[in-house]
Amino acid sequence: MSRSPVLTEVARLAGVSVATASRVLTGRGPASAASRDAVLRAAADVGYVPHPVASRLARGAGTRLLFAVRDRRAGILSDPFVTRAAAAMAAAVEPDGLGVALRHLPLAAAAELDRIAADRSVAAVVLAGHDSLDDVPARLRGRFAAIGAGGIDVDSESGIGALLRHLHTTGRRRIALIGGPPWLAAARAPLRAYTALMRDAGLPVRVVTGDFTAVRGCAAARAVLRRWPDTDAIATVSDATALGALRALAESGVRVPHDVAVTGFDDIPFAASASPGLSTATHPVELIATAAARAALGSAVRDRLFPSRPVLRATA
Amino acid sequence: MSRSPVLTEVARLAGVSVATASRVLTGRGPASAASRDAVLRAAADVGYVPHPVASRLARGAGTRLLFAVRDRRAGILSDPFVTRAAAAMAAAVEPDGLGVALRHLPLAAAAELDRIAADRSVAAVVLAGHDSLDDVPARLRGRFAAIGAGGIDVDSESGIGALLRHLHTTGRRRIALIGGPPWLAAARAPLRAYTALMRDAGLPVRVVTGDFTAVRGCAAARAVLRRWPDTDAIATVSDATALGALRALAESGVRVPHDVAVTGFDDIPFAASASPGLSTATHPVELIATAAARAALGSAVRDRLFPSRPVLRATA
DNA sequence: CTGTTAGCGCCTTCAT
DNA sequence: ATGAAGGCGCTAACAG
Repeated sequence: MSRSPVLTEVARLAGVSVATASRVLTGRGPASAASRDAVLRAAADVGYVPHPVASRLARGAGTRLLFAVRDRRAGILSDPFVTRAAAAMAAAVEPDGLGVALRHLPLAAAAELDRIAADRSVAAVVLAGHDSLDDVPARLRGRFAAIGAGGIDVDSESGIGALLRHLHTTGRRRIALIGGPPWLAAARAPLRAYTALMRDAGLPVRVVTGDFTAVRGCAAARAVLRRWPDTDAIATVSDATALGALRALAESGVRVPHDVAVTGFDDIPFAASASPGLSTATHPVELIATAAARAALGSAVRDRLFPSRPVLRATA
Repeated sequence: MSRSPVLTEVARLAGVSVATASRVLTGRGPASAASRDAVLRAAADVGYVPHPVASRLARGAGTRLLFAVRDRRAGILSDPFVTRAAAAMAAAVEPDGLGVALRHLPLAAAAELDRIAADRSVAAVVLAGHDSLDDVPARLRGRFAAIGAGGIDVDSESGIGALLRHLHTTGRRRIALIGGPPWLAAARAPLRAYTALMRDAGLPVRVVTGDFTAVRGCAAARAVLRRWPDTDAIATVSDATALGALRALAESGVRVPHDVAVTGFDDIPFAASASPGLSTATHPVELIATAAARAALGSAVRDRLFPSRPVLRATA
């Protein structure tokens, strides 16, 4: 039960100085093939495991990745997307000896960001919900990444696009959309994609507005059936909406997907276990979070836009 | 843009030694009122912020809380409860300058735990999914906590109990239960609670088995209506099951909650936005995770069992 | 109660 | 390419 070995022991065993051992083990700095070999062997022999805390202290680097989520409500930290992202980052940084800290930032809190930047224990910061990156302190330069508009983001248009095309290729020709509240920026992209696609395909545009809840989805679907009884597909911009629509269709005796196909958006956990299984689009939140974590920590990240993929189950 | 002040500066400004300054600022060790005062003032003046990394290195303590989840599948790290817990811990340790790392542990991986215990960057460990704590290394003594059976856990019986009592006090007398697979340990507690309560109240016991999915819930609800047409309430052990049951009831023209009340279990996000809103029981995952984090990090934790609370929406 | 003195384990100039 | 030496910022004996 002896103390785990430290660099000094490895160096002594390898017959080199700690400096050389450090250079070899960290990879930064020159080293002859001979000493590299000796050090590596010695390290393996004694089962050397570097001490990230000491290393980072010496380098003046922090030991945690701060995930700062800007939102009106502090409850945002329980949001499924936030928790998924936070967990993914916590798993991603684990091998590096780092950890993730989660924090809520009120809408107007530029000062908070300053204080965060001054916290020497913070290795890097991942920002979410910051639609403007103007107030990011200069001290954070090179050690932060943003998730969302302007940063690493999900290409949601690819998701609804694929879903819509799927409906079209499976023969649907009268496709209605239950959109989001028109004043919401996030709701406009899907709407744009829908109208563009319908126009290109020479199909009628049938839009009613929803609000991301099942209750509204239910009412909206009823409205669709009333105004356009020949509708053969209903696309939505949220799984809850779609699930609500399914309920309305069931109540009206409309068979899904036989008479009307339905698609959701987001792939919430319940979408898979729902009955019938909801066809929807899934967002690679884990990939995005991991990419953001890596980017913030300084790795070069090639993809900044991650496609949302359709996942076809029973309703379309 | 000068470097943030360090302890030495505070000490010099306060006219004391760094040791005294340290003692005052950390609270451990004696200090005269005079020097305490001087140090505090100096610290405030220069805007001193302690450097957790240096502090922990000097103390030989790690800088991250490791959340190790034992399960057959690595995908468990995306499980909603795991992500919620991880995020809650990440928020809980944030003020202490720590971070959370997340890691999956295969079923038989005692060696992994050993390696974790040897990782000097790990301040403490929170274990989940470990039904036996026998193979927890001695080196982890005093710096780990377990979530789940035997550790900090949710008192789920209180949740179904409260739900069942609610059904009873609102006049339901023929209450059926859609349970879980009988061979699952987790499914037995709710079943026990149900049968005990029914017996005590002199009500009939009506149990069919489900499997936590909506599809099964749907079929099970149909079975209930067939076998016991006068049933006036259906309790379940998962929201998905309840949601499936709702669908079956809707298809059969049964009004909810007028004719039959329905309760779920878990309070998944969709339960709130479902239509009608699902009455269910919510588990204080965030509280549990926070308590586990604190316990692992050495704080005395008074509660080890957290009650699951009923949340009444439209279906009961 | 307080200051002095060693570290914690590693990295990084600076000479050589 | 390599070694010696001096930190990184703080804590913990140990004397006083």
